[in-house]
Amino acid sequence: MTDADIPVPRPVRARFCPSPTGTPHVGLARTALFNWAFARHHRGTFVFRIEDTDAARDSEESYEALLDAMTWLGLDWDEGPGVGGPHAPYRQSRRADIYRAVAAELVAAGHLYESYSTAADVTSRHVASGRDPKLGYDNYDRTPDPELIGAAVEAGRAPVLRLRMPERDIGFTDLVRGPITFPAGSVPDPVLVRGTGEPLYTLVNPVDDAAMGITHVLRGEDLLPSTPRQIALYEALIDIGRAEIVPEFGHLPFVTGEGNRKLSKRDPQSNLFQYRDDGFVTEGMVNYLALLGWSLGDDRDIFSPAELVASFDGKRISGNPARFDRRKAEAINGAHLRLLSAEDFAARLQAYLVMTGVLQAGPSAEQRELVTAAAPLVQERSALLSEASAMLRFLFVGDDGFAIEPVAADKVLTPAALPVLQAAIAVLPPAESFTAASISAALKGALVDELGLKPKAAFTPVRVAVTGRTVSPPLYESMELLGRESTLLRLRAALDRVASAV
RNA sequence: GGCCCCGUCGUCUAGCGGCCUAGGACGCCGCCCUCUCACGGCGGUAGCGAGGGUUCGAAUCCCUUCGGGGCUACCA
Repeated sequence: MTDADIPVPRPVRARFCPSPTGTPHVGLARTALFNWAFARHHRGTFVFRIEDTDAARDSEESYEALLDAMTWLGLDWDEGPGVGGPHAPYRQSRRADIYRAVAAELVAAGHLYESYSTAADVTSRHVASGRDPKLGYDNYDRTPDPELIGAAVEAGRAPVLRLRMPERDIGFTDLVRGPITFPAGSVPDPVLVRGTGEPLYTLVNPVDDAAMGITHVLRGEDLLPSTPRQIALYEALIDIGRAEIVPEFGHLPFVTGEGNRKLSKRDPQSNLFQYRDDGFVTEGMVNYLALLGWSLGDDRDIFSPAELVASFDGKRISGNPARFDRRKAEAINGAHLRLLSAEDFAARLQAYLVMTGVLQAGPSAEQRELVTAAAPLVQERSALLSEASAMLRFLFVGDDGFAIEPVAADKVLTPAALPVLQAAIAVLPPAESFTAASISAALKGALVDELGLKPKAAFTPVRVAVTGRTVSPPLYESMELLGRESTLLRLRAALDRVASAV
């Protein structure tokens, strides 16, 4: 056995290469996450590349959004925008020279050829031969047709460059689906360079993956049919010394919405940032995203990003399309909220309150203390930070901004609430002993013992009067945090309201 | 039309020939806990698309069929 016989595993180099069009969606985030987790699991390199070769659709705004999304999800990259790397630049719009050079070499080596046929030419040839006009390109220009060329030149039309596909079956072993073979002749020669000389995705994606030494490509299932032409290109690149290997491919199942349709970018459910706005935390989002086509294996589906990395070897990726289930996503997020330490939860809640404008940016020390004191009251009862925020809002709005939710008022602040509120006001403990314990004792004594009310009938009007909602954090603690003055004010306001309605 | 992928509870999945009278999670339904809502606990509901094989034995292997989805651009 010689040295050459000993397989030397190549260090993993995985990448995520979105194009900056529109708002990042959950399917995109899932792809980024899988590649990141795969690279991290194998202690490899995670490359982040921006595929902005379509000037008409790309925007700087969505480029920024991409970085924002990656940062929020905690997906750090070793090479790419902001951090640079040995294969910089990592934005394709700045790599035009490379593509031009590679294309020229490919032409010189005979792998690319000039194609003058227009789409209309192709269709008419299919029709003339009695073939299905929906068939793709017919590889007609592999042998130059002087007549066609002459006509094109006369019209001032420049040829596109096409890749000559090999005349054989092209197969590969998909990381998630196993062996896949495409019959010879089923993939027409693809266009790699526009008539204008601009390179297309079909060229730049493999060229950059090769240049950057990418070893594993995890991408959406929609790209599965384009794999044979990419493999053919890789082989051509290897031939001219521009690539060393053909990477391994793994095609991730679609993320679907209602019905079985692939989640479209237009679907509001697909907007990644919507989840951040709705109060998902990174851990919850990452956990749920990971479940879209992957599982831990044992009967457990709550895990941390670190646990994901520890287990994500790529072998457990499912080939089935996964429907995005908002309810389950929320349940998982709730589990992560409860897993947070009290301090951590308070910090995230505070950030969320600021982000949504409940608290002003740079809250006062007093407000921060209030958040810290109130956070434990809602940590276990929220699936989303937005729920926690809604329950705690009454503490931060001030008495001026405070308002009882109309539905709650209509349902609870009825004439029956009159004696309840009166009694509550009458027995409210003095300021110096305004604690949850004393409030509890006082209210129970006055409402349950004296008035003989059931706890639910006794406390609901008080709850609505003080917090503005039928759903709130524990009542006595809520009142204590609110303080006697505000509590009294709100109880009286509710009482007036009920009295005037009678 | 051509090529390709997929098919286990409503949803996401475990399962890779006997451990399966199919396990977990979300949802849903009860009960308990309880000042609301939650959390937590206990119990329940519900599935191998169909038909043929192979085998002592199939959710697991093979074939067929049906169903769902994707690709088929000088977009990515």
